Amino acid sequence: MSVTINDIARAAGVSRTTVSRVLNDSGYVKEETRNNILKAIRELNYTPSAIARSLSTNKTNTIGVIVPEINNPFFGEIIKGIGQVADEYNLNLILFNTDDNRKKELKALKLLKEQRIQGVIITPTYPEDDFDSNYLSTLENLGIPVILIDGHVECFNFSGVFIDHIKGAYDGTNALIEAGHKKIALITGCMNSRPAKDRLIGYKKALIMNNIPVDENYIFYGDYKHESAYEITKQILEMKDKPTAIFVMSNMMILGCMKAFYEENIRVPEDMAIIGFDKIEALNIVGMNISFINGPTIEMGRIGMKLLIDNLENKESNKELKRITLLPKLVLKGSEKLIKR
Amino acid sequence: MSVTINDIARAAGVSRTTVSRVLNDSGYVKEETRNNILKAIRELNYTPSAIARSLSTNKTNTIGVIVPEINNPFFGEIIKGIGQVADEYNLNLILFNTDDNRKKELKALKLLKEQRIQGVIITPTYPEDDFDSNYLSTLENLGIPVILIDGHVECFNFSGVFIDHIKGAYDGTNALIEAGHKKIALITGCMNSRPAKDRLIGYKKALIMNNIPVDENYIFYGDYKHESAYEITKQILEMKDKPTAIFVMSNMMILGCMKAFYEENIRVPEDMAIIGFDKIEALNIVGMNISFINGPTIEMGRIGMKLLIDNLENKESNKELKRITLLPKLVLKGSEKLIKR
DNA sequence: GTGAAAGCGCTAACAC
DNA sequence: GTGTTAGCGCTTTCAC
Repeated sequence: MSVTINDIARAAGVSRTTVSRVLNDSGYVKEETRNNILKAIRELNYTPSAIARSLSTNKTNTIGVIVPEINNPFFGEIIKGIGQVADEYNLNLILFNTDDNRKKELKALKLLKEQRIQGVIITPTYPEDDFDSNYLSTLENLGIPVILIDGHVECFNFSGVFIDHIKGAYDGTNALIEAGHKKIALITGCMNSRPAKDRLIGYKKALIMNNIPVDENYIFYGDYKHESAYEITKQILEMKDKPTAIFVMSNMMILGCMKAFYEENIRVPEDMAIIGFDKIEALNIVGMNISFINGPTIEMGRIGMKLLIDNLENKESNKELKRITLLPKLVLKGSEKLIKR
Repeated sequence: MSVTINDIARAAGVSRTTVSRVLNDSGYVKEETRNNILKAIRELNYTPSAIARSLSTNKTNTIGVIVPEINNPFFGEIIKGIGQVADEYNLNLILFNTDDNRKKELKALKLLKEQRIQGVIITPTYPEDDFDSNYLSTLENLGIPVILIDGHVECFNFSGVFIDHIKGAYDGTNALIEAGHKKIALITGCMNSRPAKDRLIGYKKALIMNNIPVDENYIFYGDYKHESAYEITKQILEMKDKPTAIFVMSNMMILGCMKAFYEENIRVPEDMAIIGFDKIEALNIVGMNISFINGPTIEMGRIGMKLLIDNLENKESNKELKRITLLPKLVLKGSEKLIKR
């Protein structure tokens, strides 16, 4: 079918060993021979088969990437970061999008293992229930290096890049407090997920450190989706003892809040201050004064990929766990306006 | 290193052929033998090597996907659509993100060819200059089925899914005209790209059909980026004979316009109507009344993937070009407000 | 400097 | 029903 190394060898009048040598720049080859071979390669439009090479060398130079929501730029940026580093090291990326579906995640892992990839970078989706041991054991029995990126998974057995969600939520809530707010509502993400749990801790911590009692009436349980945030926000706006600020646990949910605000003609932050987790590029560019706490997404991808490469290069020696925690940045937009009164 | 088909054969006391038979469900195997083999597979935690299989069958069940901007949800959704169909057919996706860089695109094609993928789906970036024959010949000499998705490439030799940009721009402009607007500015995308050219045609056509002279002073040349749109919009807002509406050629550029509007306290569409190409999910959810013309992104991905599968299945017979053109949808938000006066 | 030969893990005739 | 054998396209000793 397609042209092989043997065709080149024949065309150049050498053995395939020699062709292999010039392909891989290994061992000495006479200048003239090399030129003949290169000429044949050009003329026959030959491209070596990575498949055959992989089988022979037992290395695929391919890594697997699993994300829950490819159309969310948050993950798009993570992949972008991963891709940048992969490009430097000439690694290929096999991508799986799971639509937040654990079943698909497991299928992806299986397919990746068949592909004999060198390692997996995964941003796990949140579990349907708290108990998720089946998934974890699959991950552990994979026999392939696994790097977690900011996962929702409660597990300390894997290396990975994480965000300090406690600190992030603390900083965000604190900024509202410093601006004079005392009645600060919280809209959580799906409480099965680690980030949501941590952010709740950070929120409470900030209140407590500032001697503001935690009022359960101000804590609303969402699910990371904008629809729930919209409903909750409308609810909030009808409270008798309305909060003056809202802390929201995800970028999608900010949109839900904004929608409710927009409908009710609430100005941000004059009528209601808001801080959310993860930026929304669009609102940002447009210039809306939405403050946010932002994990460095592209950087997370880059670091994750570097962790994996480290792991691959240091064969047996350097396999110990490396968990890197990044501090999210608090970005105050029109911060003077965060002031309550 | 890892466990192979031979290990299973030995453990089950059969030949590897028989193991292969149960793996692929081909040929008859005695129930008892089959069970022994399955047991061995389970106990040894065996996963067959797709690499070896690929080499042997000359099929990789992998397709390449090349996009220019993975962190743009527009492409994220295309990939999502591709992935949905790929999942149904158990195909793997090797992904390359090119950052709008033709060099990287070419490198990606080379690497994909090495991987002996079955086909490529590519959303080409726009060319740096009009003459782009080198790129096209690379694509043609690839020897692998290529499917274009809404590319910026001026080429009719490839199958693909496309948007009727002329019709889209015509409809959008027309909607503004029907709302009473006569002075309609246009902010173009990069004019090297096919969509920009087509959209310009559609815009002009709508004006002409309505007996509105095309005024070159109202045509501004952008580059798809929000920064340029911002500058241009500020310029527009200072014109003596200001337009009453703006037609914008990309979602990113809408953001630039909105930013300028926001700064100048221009209300949409009361002070200035705007219609853009491609939706912005965020603004949409928030409920801003930004009308847009929208190609069905996920659907494009799905159709592109199906085209490719068609192509792969119908060996030599059905290889003729299939170019599917989808009509973009005009989505009028708060359409009554589009009315000029 | 170059080639012969074995082998990577699997599939696919073909034989029994 | 099951095994033998010959590859798939490459790399890698080990000779020469």
